[in-house]
Amino acid sequence: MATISEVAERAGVSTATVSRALNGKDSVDPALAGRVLAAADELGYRPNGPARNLRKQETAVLALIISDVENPFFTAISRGVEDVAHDAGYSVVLCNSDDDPDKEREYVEVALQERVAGVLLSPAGRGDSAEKLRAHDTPVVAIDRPLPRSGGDTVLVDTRLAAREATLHLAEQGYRRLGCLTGPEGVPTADDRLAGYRDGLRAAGLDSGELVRRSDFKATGAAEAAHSLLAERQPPDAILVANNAMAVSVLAALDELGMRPGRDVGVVAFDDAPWTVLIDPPLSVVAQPAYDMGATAAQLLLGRIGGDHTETTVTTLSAHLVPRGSSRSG
Amino acid sequence: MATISEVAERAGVSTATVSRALNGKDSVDPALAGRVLAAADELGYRPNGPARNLRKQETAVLALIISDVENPFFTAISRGVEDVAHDAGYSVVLCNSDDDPDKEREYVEVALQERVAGVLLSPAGRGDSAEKLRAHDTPVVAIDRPLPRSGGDTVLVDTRLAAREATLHLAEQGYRRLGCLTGPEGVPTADDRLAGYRDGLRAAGLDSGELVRRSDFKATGAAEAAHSLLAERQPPDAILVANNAMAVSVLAALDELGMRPGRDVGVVAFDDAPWTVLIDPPLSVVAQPAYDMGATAAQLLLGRIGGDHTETTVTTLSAHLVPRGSSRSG
DNA sequence: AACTGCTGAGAAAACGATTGCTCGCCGATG
DNA sequence: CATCGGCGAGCAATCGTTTTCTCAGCAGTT
Repeated sequence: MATISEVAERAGVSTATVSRALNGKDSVDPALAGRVLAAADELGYRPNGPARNLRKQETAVLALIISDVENPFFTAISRGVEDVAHDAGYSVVLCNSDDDPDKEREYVEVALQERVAGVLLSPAGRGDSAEKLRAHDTPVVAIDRPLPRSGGDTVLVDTRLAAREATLHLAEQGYRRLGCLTGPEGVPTADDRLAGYRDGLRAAGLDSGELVRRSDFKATGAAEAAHSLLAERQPPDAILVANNAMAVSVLAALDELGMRPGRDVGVVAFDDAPWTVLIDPPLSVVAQPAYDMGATAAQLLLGRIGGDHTETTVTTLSAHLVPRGSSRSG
Repeated sequence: MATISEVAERAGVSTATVSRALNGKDSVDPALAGRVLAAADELGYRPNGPARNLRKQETAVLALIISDVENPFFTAISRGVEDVAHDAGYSVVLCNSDDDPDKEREYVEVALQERVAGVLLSPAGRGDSAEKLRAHDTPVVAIDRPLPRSGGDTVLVDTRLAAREATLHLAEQGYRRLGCLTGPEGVPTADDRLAGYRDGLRAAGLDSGELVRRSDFKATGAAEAAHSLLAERQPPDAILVANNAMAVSVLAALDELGMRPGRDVGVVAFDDAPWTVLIDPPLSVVAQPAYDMGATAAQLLLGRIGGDHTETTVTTLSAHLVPRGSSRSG
């Protein structure tokens, strides 16, 4: 692969001039610039990224640390991130933390080491990843979940409010024993949705005892939790499910037990998906603006990278309830 | 951020010794090595990635160029890639080409410029991206789709055979007018599935005329195509759908027309998903080993990066038909 | 004609690591 | 006692850019 000196030699100028010409910097004699461009073209010259990064002390790379790309919610986020990053000439490295604080830490180390321009982080636990990043002057934007300590830029969904709303909706539809299936303790979204569920119960004047189960945010763990919930002596007549993957397990469990969503057990789940309207009855959901979250967070991060030193912000996008058949007892 | 010279100074040794000690190279006096490690630790030293990359003339980064992470099939692939890359100490940059050859080309340029160690490519069209990469000695592994020209390493699914099998299955179930909804012309998987469909028709001794529609591989475009297909003067009594996103549109279209999958129109779709068993009747699918494809391809690529110069290989994983209710007329 | 500004290009110094080469020092051998 | 061999550490070159500094040359002013 051709280097800048080869281009310089071929164009009969110095490397400095080549660099300037290629970067459209300063004023370079148009004739020379033309020669340079031509020479670069003929040699198929591509500047060496690492060299440039070393010299400029910056890279055009963002790290995106999420729990799992296979979760459609994070998939949409990552698409949003990638789109705006790409438009700005940045690349995105994808990191699956699996909600494991150790893996998260490890990825943060890599990000630091590679001197990425910024990090989009969906924090797994109460770790201090974000602080370590900021300690090294790497801009961070938290996404979907707030940072444990300290306030960095954050893009959230008012998930607690949405959970409350969904719970109230179930109550309004006549369900009385409302259960909740949420994610692991310590994961903010899981806890917030649970809190919102409790808000809703209180607002509706209901008290279900503790019809609550936790599992990982995945389908496998949720299956067991769903069965356990439905096997209560006094089982719930409606369930708020904290994400899409778990909803699949809940619906499967109901099916196995010969129970029909809506009629027998009301169901509202977080995260919309194309298939939710295909099932009978269609699944009521809390739709989250995942793509926009990714895009917004990326924009924010690029702003910080660009030297924006204004106060850190917390952007809260709103989720909205999409009531469908699975939460209508009629 | 501390540099190697600061560590060297603090430990009272040369940078060379620090480098060797930190990389566990050669023989360094254990006492010195201890001092170095301690110094590095106290300073929170992380080697500067770009500098190291420049010097070593290599990076620990793979580029993954796929059409769209929001497609669950590619999501699973990317997860497979990321897992094995991570285990090997590599990072993955994610690139969505949207099946646009220009965008693909652009990403290839970036990959070249950043001197990534290798590229996993799901080629969009009949472009020459792979050749350009190989011309610059960047290892490439094609994934899901063969390379237009030239044979580089490739990881495929025997999609044509699977389509044939699915078609025969529909025929066996008693359907007679088999239609096919596939992807854009020129996308190998789309063409292969169509070819497999035709193979199946021939093998079954059926001739449906041309009950074929093409659309992009997305839900929106597929909706129109599905309606058009079902509005034929003599509409199909079964449809082979070439991917998951399009299947959603087909099922939605059937629902709108008051037709029941299986009973009125048999349906088999490519790509399994958690929700396919939740609908009534459950959706028959051709399940593809997407995660394994990603993992396999990444392993292959890492092998090439490691200097494996043996003949290029074509790995064909097999998809398997999962017959469910949507293809039983009974 | 001498001096001042100004423009534009080249020389060379970074950036921060890795690594080939050199060299000092040690004990061992002839 | 002189030399040799080997070990371990440092010096300095190197990777390919960008960018500061310097300087040559030219035009304009007095």
